[in-house]
Amino acid sequence: MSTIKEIACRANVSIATVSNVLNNTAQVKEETRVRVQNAAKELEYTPNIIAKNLKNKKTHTIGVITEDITAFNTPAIVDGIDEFRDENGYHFILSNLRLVKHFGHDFDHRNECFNLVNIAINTLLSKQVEGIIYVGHHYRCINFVPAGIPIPLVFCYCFSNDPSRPFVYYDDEQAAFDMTEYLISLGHRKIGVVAGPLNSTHTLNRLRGYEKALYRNKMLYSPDLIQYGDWDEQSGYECTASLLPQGVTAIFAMNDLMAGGTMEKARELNYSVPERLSVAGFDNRECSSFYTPQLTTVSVPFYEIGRESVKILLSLISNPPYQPKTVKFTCSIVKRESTGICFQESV
Amino acid sequence: MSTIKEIACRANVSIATVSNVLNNTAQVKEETRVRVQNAAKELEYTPNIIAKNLKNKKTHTIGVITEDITAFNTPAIVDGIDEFRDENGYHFILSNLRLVKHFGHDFDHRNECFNLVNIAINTLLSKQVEGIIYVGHHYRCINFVPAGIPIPLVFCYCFSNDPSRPFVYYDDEQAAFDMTEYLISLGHRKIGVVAGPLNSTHTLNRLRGYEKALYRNKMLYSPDLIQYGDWDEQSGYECTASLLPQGVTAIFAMNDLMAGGTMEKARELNYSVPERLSVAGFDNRECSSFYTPQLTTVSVPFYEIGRESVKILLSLISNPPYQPKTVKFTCSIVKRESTGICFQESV
DNA sequence: CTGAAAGCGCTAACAC
DNA sequence: GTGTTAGCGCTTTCAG
Repeated sequence: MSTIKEIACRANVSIATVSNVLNNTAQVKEETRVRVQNAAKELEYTPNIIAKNLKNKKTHTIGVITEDITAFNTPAIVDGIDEFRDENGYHFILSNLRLVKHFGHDFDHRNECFNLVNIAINTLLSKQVEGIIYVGHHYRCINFVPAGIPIPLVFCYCFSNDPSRPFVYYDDEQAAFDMTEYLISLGHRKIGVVAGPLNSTHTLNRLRGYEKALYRNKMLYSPDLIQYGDWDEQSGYECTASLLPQGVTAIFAMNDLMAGGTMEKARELNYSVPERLSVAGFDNRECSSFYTPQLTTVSVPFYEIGRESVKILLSLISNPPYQPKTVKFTCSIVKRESTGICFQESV
Repeated sequence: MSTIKEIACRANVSIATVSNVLNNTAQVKEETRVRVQNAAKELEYTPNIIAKNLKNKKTHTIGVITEDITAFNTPAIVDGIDEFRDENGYHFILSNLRLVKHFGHDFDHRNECFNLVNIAINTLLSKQVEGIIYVGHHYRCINFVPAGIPIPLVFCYCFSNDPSRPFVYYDDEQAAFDMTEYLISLGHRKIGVVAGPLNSTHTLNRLRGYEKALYRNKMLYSPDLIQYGDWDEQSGYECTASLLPQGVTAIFAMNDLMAGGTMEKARELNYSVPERLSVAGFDNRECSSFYTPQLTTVSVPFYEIGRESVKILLSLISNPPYQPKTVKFTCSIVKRESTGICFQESV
């Protein structure tokens, strides 16, 4: 790796002139400019960003902490972050906590989390990042991020117990409301729900959306129609077993995996979908379009959530003080084959 | 952000002593050591890795170029890379080319690719990485990586037209051979193939494995039993339409998505799976375990491929000259419900 | 238009 | 044990 010093030597100029040529920071006589550029080319000069950053006391770099890069939502979020930071001339450093690998799926409320995050943040600070985005594995309150971080921090797909921290998320309640209203608009009057576990913020918010849609349409709410699974296909299958005998004509599963379980149970019991049973999922995971019939589901704008997070972060970086700013995205309903008009009287 | 200078000031020592205390690089009197440590704590000192790296002329950092972080294979590979580099005290910088976003799925052989990769590599070199891993979106020869990169470079899930570059991949041929033999062991004598496109290395290698398995078992090879799709579910569906009338009792689809199409067509034509038709896929994508019946498929060790890539890279970094080293992983067959014993005479 | 020199935060000889 | 100093590669006054 050659340096500007070597270029200066070869071109018979001072290092200041080399710097000026390379960065276009001052008028340089055409002839010397060419001489410097040639020397640089001949020496295959690559600038040393490290040195540049040290001198400038500025890295134009943000840190991105992901709880788990293999989570289904995270790559798309990172992609959105990546695009926007690129468009704005920023660099980024990824710090992947691998929380699931470390602690399994029940990784919250743990001291180890605090330690891991603490190390990640300190490393990022050491690398002189100018801001941090914390990307959650799922939407919930993060309470193990240390306070007093001296640079802006935006929570993405999660939020903080510190209300001054901005966060970007999507409207679970609205999405569930929309999906429920859609099912109602198809004529369904008895809509079962395969929910996630009750300790999940997703579950709570989606449930609320479901309830509001019923209320808005003057439909009675029966708690028996809510069955709680654990996000896995098998649990969708089991929940559906208790739902079908109750005479539901539609089932709203809170993720696509459980919706798969619902469809399997329906198939097993000869409830044809969507003729006799409409099924809707959530997340628009890749598999949802490969189910038979293709699954109606909720599409979450991961990519946009990522983009917006950097957007806020960069504005915070260039424009403190840190006013909290929260952005909520709206999901869209992806209508496919698994939902249809209700032809039966509900029992 | 405080510096060692400020600590030195507050603790009434020289910066050298501070450095020595902080890095444990020399004997320091207990009393001064404590004084320095307290000062550091009080000032919330965070070391500046940038400055450290500049001085040390060493970053302990590798660069990871991904063609597309949202590709289904990439997050797991990155996870493997991340774990191993962490275990060995290295840092990493991710450079995501977003090739699919930029150019669509037909992104090979393009000058733009060369430019993009060139920029990515130069940026990584600017950041003084000590080695680079190039993670492919799918397995093939990468011919747009510039030559003459002055640091080690390992190809991961792909290989280079430059034979001196080490690469890590998995044995497509063996996997297809194993799967075919498995189907044969179940009694199948007429095994259709839903292949990928012919210009794909994956297709060619898997086809070869299939052919070898037939040969080894003294079974005739009929080209009519190979139908070429494009990796999408729909194409699996269509290929299967031409396969079933030929009396196949098993179909080996070269990815899980097309296998989904196969199962759909089978369902449509009342070929029950696996009783009347065995179906196998490839990739062990998440969805494969949610199909009904659950799909027998090939599991690719992405995580291990990632780990091995860094392993090679780090050994190259600490131990030049750069002997090429190539590692091939073996896949495993995941036996699920979609394959079973053949009860019929093949037509 | 060009060059000399200071200094970013840190490490590592080398003195004392 | 502790301090002084040079210097990593670069930018940026400030003189000339």
